[in-house]
Amino acid sequence: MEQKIKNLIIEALKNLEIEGGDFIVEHPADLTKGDYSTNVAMVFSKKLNTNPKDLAEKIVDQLSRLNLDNKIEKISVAGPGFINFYLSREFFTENIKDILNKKENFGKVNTLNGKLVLIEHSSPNLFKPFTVGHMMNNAIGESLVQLMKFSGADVVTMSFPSDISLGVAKAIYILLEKFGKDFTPNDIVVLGDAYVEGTQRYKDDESIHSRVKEIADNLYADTISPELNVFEKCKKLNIAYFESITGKLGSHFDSYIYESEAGVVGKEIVKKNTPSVFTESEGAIIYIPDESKKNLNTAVFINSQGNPTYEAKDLGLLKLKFERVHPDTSIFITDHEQISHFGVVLDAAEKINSEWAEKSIHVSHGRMNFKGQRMSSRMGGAPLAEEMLKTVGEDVAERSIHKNIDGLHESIAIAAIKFSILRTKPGQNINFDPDESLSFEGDSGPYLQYTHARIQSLIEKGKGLGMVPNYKVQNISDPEKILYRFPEIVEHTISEYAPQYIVTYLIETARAFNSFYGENKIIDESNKEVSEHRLAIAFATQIVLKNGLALLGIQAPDRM
RNA sequence: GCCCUUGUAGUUCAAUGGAUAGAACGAGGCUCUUCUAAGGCCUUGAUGUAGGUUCGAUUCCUACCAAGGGCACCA
Repeated sequence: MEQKIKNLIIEALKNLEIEGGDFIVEHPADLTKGDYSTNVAMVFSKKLNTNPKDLAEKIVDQLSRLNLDNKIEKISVAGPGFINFYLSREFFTENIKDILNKKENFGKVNTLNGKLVLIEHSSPNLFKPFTVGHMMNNAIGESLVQLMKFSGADVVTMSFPSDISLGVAKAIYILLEKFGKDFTPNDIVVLGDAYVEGTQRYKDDESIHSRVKEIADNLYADTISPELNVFEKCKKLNIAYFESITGKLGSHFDSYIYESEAGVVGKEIVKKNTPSVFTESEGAIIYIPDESKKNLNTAVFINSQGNPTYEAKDLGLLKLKFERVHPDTSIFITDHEQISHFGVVLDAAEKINSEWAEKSIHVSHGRMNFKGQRMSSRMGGAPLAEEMLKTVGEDVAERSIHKNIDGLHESIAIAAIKFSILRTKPGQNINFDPDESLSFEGDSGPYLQYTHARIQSLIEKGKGLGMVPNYKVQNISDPEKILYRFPEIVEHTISEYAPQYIVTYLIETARAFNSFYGENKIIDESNKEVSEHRLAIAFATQIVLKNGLALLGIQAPDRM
């Protein structure tokens, strides 16, 4: 439609013998100002030295002589010289029918048909619990997974757990000391405690340093030993825990690459490309970016002890990703503290295999700052994801009038949390106060779910009265003016990797429907025709809400 | 010191260079003997400072102020 209007304008300009210059066609912010709007008259008025309003009138005059199709109802000039287009009954009729027809497929854009997209997200530290920080990463990652699928891409999901580190060696030391070599862990909390205790002990007691180092070496080298045995069991438990919690959040991972694997590969790459790409310096191997790249800094890839740093590990990860999956696009999600780190890694990667850098996309997110006192981690850091789900779930249960069937309460809690993460621009920090900012009212996940459930109730009531959604009456309602925009919102969201646009759009959609609901009786038993028409609008709204929520990784319950 | 982000109502967030800067929470007032009141309707209130580019700036540029983050062997 947008293109159609553009073409009409170009034709009108041609008739006025005006050429060149850019103008845009967009949706006006206000629904009363039409469905599409263009700034063409303002752009050209200076050049032609005329009043923008007069020029707009001339263009409208030309447009009205053209062969407009029946999708455009009227064209008018408003404000400082905007030309507003109002779409017709025919357009909206066709559109609602299209939505009802396509159902769960409405909004699919096919812009990435045939492409293979790899998405790495929610990467955990084994031995450390899954915190709300990970939930933030997960919410964005999972949303991108759904968006990419919706755009026609084949998606492979991956997580990159950090498995071996000095910290882990410290934890293993504690576990061996406390429980002996036959220790079999069955609770993730024990591991987290050992991690904390190990860190403290290592700080306080220098006499254990050599033993901890030995443990680390044995783990890295895969040497058969009590520590390797305990470690393997812990790793297995950690992955099970990780999959259980991310599963609750709606995520599935096709594969893992462990930090230890990536380290080995990364070290090889760096060595192979020294001195062509990397430089030896003070016993370490470093990368010095080009002078012109001011925002990049020198980084150590292999330290003076000969071990790969995170930089080398990420380089190894890149190689493994592209060798194993061969993606057309590789997306990875981290918090924004790692922006400059990846700037350097990708700059170096480009010189080794340009594909790695060109096809990689780094999506970053902010951090959650906690204000409230209600939840706090025993480790002094961020609260645990499970704790958050539990607390919020209790709040939901308290106010819910429905029983907790099929995980309803949990799905509402997840909606509230994910919504508050995804509503902001990516990269923004989120100030999170569970008591205040986690809302079930107003702009919130539950508000969207509630609107969906409310429509379900309408549809069921209609069914009982023998009414089915059937679109035919003449006035154009506000929800209709918004519903048809869903596919273009999806496209925009995908091109920017910013789920936030979906959030804003869904809120607008739900609000338009709820106002419509407040002003009109949807089901009027005395007037079947009007009822069925309104049911059609309700049903179309429900479809858009459901599809949109799915793109946010949020369930759309039928009842709440 | 250098580099990157970010400064919008009391608070939390919006706004592909456009029209009267939108919401939500909070506060106040209405609204269920009629479809789910986690709803709807009304009132209240904001672009850090100073310049510049532009027909038009929250958006782009410069400086300053403020907050957060990153800058060689942590991840």
